[in-house]
Amino acid sequence: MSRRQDLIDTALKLFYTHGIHAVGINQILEEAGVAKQTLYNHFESKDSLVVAAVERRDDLFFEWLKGRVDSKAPGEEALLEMFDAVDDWVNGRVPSLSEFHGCFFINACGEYSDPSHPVHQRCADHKTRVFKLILAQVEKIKGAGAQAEELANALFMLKEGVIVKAHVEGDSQAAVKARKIARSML
Amino acid sequence: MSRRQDLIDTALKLFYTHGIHAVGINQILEEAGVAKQTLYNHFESKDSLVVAAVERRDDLFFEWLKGRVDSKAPGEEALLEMFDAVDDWVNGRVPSLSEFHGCFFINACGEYSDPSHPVHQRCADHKTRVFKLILAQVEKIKGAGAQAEELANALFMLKEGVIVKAHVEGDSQAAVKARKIARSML
DNA sequence: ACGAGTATAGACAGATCGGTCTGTTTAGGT
DNA sequence: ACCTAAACAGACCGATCTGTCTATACTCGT
Repeated sequence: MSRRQDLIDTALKLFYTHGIHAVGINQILEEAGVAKQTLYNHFESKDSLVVAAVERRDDLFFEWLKGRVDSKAPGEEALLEMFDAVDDWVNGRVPSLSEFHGCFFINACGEYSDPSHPVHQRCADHKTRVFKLILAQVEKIKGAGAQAEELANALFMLKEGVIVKAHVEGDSQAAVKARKIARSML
Repeated sequence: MSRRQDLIDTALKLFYTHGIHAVGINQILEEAGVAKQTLYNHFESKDSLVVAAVERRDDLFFEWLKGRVDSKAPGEEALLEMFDAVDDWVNGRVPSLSEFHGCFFINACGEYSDPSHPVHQRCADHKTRVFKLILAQVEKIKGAGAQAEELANALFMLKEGVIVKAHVEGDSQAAVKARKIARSML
């Protein structure tokens, strides 16, 4: 069980850092210190290792974000904490998420554009989970309804924009700017 | 000159559809109907073809977006037109940009995460150009200043969020939702 | 202490990768 | 009609890719 986890963690780190197609199986094996046959005892193909890595990232990231959001009073404080959390992440203050290289799920969808592909589907599910996390907090303020939905969408897209701007443009202040905007929307 | 352009256009289409590392030189040559040596007469390596493809996409996309924005009255109308344009794009109504597969520059940065890499740098430049396009329109309303900058950032990140949400989650309404939010901010 | 299950190293296969080289054919300008 | 430049097809190179196979060693419950 530990070998399997080593493989997933190593693969995730390499995929996130260099992209998925750019990383070969042999590189993962060497870095993880695991024999090739062991990999194929646990996974039937590279593709299924990729899927496992995406699922691992989903867990890691979502639980981290939820932890941060839940650490504050529900509603406005929790939502602003999300932008503080992202600020920490993009500026390399969250070691458990690895050095920042953008959103792994966005990156993965760039390599698996077909929406019916298992990798893409997992990424979609992840984003939907995060959206619902935001929506739940918005509803603490606005109650359920179309207005809450709209605001949650705004905050979600703003957050995605932060990640993109931070990664592509290298803007370390993106999250701070977005937090200010978010506050004026709440 | 036409062969060179054929190669760039074919490479761009394939890179955008499948990702960059997933597409081999031979696939590009076959699709473009060009001999291998011809490619290496025009480009010194695959990498320089990749750079040329990114630059081509920058031209294509920016000129298209600018054309749409400039087609409306400067200021609010122009900014809302941007979201209409993105709505057309993500829903496949802009053939000149190829079938929608997210933002090529975001995708490329997922594969070239190192900010000093020529590919990443071109992507950063592209995003900065788009930001300035937005900023110029915002300044028609607010005048130059910190407030305009903040609003431009909000609209830029919102737009990035639309693209991500549309691609990863397959949300065809993302741009419509964002337009509504943008209108309430203007 | 022994047998089963799992890990190891590493050779191997077949395909594909980026890139080079050769020799032939085509196209255009004078 | 001829010369030059460019594009052609495709063999070839060494490296790397995913995945298989073999044969050996370790680990652990009974």
